Amino acid sequence: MTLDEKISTDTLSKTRLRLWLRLLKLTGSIEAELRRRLRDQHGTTLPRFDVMAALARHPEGLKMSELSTFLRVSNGNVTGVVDRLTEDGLACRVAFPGDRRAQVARLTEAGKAEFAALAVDHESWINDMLDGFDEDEAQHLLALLSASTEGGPRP
Amino acid sequence: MTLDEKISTDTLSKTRLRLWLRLLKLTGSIEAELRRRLRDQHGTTLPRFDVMAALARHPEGLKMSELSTFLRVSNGNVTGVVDRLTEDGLACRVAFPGDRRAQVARLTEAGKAEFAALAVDHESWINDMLDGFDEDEAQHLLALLSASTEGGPRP
DNA sequence: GCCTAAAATTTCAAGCTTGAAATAAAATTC
DNA sequence: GAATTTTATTTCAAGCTTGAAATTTTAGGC
Repeated sequence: MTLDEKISTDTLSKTRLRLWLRLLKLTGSIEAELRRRLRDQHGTTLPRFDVMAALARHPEGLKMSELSTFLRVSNGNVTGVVDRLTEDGLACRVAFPGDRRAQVARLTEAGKAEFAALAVDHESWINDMLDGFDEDEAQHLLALLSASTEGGPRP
Repeated sequence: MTLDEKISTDTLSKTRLRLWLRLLKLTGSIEAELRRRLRDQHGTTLPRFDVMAALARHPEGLKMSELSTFLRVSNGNVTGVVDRLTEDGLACRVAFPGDRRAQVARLTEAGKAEFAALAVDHESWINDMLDGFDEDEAQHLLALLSASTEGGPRP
């Protein structure tokens, strides 16, 4: 590697690090605000919202391990969050035909109604918090973020 | 609001939501991979790394509430993470002159050495995980992300 | 100087999160 | 068919995180 190559690589490395820190700052602050509003206005939490959102997209329900894969969290975490949603009457577990190990988590009618209200607010809040981006900028960012990082980082 | 305005607003709202979900996916997957590598290769955690990084930038140390403000986490959280860093000999608490309530957290020599190694790997990993962005794209993203969202969302 | 309000940190309860162990059930191999 | 391996979920220990209460200390008002 020539000296110019090294300097160039080091510069790019620093730029990517700054980009990463900027991304973290943006998503961190939005996430913190989402958590605050979910707690204050709906008495719920972001992980519960995430689980409900996943189940809302699958009206027939999801197996616990499907849910953990979909949300990219551990099986144990999903067990705990679904436990609490079930205790609150917003979700239920039903048996999976043909496999007594497996269970399907599903939103109840109450859960669907609650999520419908949450989803409206959630979209409105995100729209509000990203109002610095107009349609062109948002589409541009989406294109930049999707083309180069399909599938996220490699382990 | 005319119908065209409404349609336009709804479209922009959906685009911002899609942008948000894309940002979350990207930062979530990078963060998860960082956590995994920090644990496997350094036996540490991301919150500890964050605290060490903050203290590394302030060689004289930071007061506990300064640290919680800097990292945008609660005072209780900072207490716990600094406790564990102190137990591991990587940080220490020293009295703050003139105010017996306050304490200053500071990296020890061992902590500084450990952080030096962590920082090198951290930058290398980020560089690796964002290698889909060349210098132009990274600079462009930085510009887009910084101009429109200075200071993050408003509460 | 005494009293009250504010500040700095820790403690606490509750929720979240991981990764591994435990348990029960299904699949595979022989 | 029995034994072994794999799978699905829960349980567990450890760490993280919040926001409020508790405690100690400082600052300000009278």
